[in-house]
Amino acid sequence: RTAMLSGYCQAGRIAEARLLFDDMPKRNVVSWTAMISGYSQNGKLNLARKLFEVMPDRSEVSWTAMLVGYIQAGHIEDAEQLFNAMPEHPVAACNAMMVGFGQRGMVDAAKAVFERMQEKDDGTWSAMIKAYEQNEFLIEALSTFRDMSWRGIRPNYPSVISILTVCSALAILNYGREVHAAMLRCSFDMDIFTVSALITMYIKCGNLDKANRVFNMFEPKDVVMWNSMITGYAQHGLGEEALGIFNDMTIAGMAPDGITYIGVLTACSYTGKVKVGREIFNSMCKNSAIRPGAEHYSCMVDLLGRAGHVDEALDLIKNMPVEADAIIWGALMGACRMHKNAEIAELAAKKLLELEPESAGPYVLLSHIYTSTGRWEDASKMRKFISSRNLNKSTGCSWIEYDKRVHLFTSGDILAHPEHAIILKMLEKLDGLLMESGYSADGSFVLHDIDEEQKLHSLRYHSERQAVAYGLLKVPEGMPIRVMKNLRVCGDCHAAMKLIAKITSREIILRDANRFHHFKDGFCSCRDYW
DNA sequence: TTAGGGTTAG
Repeated sequence: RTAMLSGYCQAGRIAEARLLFDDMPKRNVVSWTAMISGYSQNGKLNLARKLFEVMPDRSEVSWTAMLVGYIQAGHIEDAEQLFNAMPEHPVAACNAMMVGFGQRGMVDAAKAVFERMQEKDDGTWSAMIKAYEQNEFLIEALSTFRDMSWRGIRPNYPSVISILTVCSALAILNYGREVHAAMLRCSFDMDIFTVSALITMYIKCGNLDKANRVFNMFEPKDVVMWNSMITGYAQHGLGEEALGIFNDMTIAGMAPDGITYIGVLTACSYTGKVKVGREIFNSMCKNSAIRPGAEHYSCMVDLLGRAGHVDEALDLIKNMPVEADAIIWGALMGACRMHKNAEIAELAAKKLLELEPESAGPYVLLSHIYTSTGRWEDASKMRKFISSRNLNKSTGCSWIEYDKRVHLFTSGDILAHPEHAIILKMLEKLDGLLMESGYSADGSFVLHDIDEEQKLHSLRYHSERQAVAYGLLKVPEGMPIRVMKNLRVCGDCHAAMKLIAKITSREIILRDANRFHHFKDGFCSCRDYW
């Protein structure tokens, strides 16, 4: 009888479950708990709570079922209260509480529960790792994963996925490879969820070949896996390849979803395929089950604007059936920056200010626009405003993985690295070589560079250049130098990278905030279109 | 009868 009751609950047939419950001649803790769990899993928290209050005895499981209901509904305060009132704290309840704290960004609270637990299971560890990962405590996530392995606890699915996500974010390819090896040992390479995370890890670490190999080997693929590969090629600026996968996907009979279209349109945008992009967008509007949303319009604004059709992009915004959000205005602003369209840039920046008053980008752009159009007073007002308010202006940093360690560089502070002496020497040597080949740093990127990494020293100390210099010193000949940057690469550094790759005959793979640049032989895979 | 999973545009 209780089994049937929970069967109804799991199928969401709560009313029938309740009838059965009321009809039961004998009810025990288990059946009461099943009913509570049914209500709380289906969002009927008040009913669950009523039963919980009147039930004759409560087991640990009843408490936990009630707790999980609150957490899943996002009522973290109620959950916390209940948790504190519990006579005992079973592992399942602690784990659930940690997940709840993690989802609400309360990492310290999750950690406090974690540390107080006498008994931990694999779920405890993965809940802690996930809380760190989702709140961008990436180093803590890694060390917790290490700690877990040292204690001989085998990784489980959620922890493997979390840790792959961390590897993707930090672009630590070698660590990611080790996780891949561990996956093979645990047969997690058969699981579609972890394999998708694995593909994304290889893509975000800049190793497309490996991503492609894993992708090709896995059958049957689901839509997410196809999407991972399409967006991966898009990020690397490989438009043809992305469209090829999209085509294969259609042949395989897999229906695209909204994210597929984001990936394909981005691929077109990054590679200047305006015609194909338009066709795909039109066919999506006409005969697809997926209606284009704000995210697709933003891809189109980006596609048109990037290609120089800034007016058309603005028209599209004016005529589209959805409300323009910050992302759309941001895409338009980016296009104006690229094509130096001060007039529309001002409009876009002002719209953006209304929607996101806390971000520094639009203010910085506006000040550049005012400067370049001779509106000195407006420009200085804007600059004062930027410095007077504590706006979200992240400092630029770049990093490189070497010898199982992440080496971090920031623009102003090269002395922070223990090996700064040889790095500085290398930077100076590069300067000499760049000069010889006719390179000169110019200031024509003012309108171009919105992220404005603080230029405390001269341009050559930008963080990405420090990281590349370090890579040149350490990464063995013949291996590509993989550098990551948290912001968009600056135009000046982009030009320098092309030359550095040529002069030193090295391949440099740079991941910036948006996409990848593969520098080789004096050229970049983005063909300066980024 | 209790928790825990992947992809996304600027």
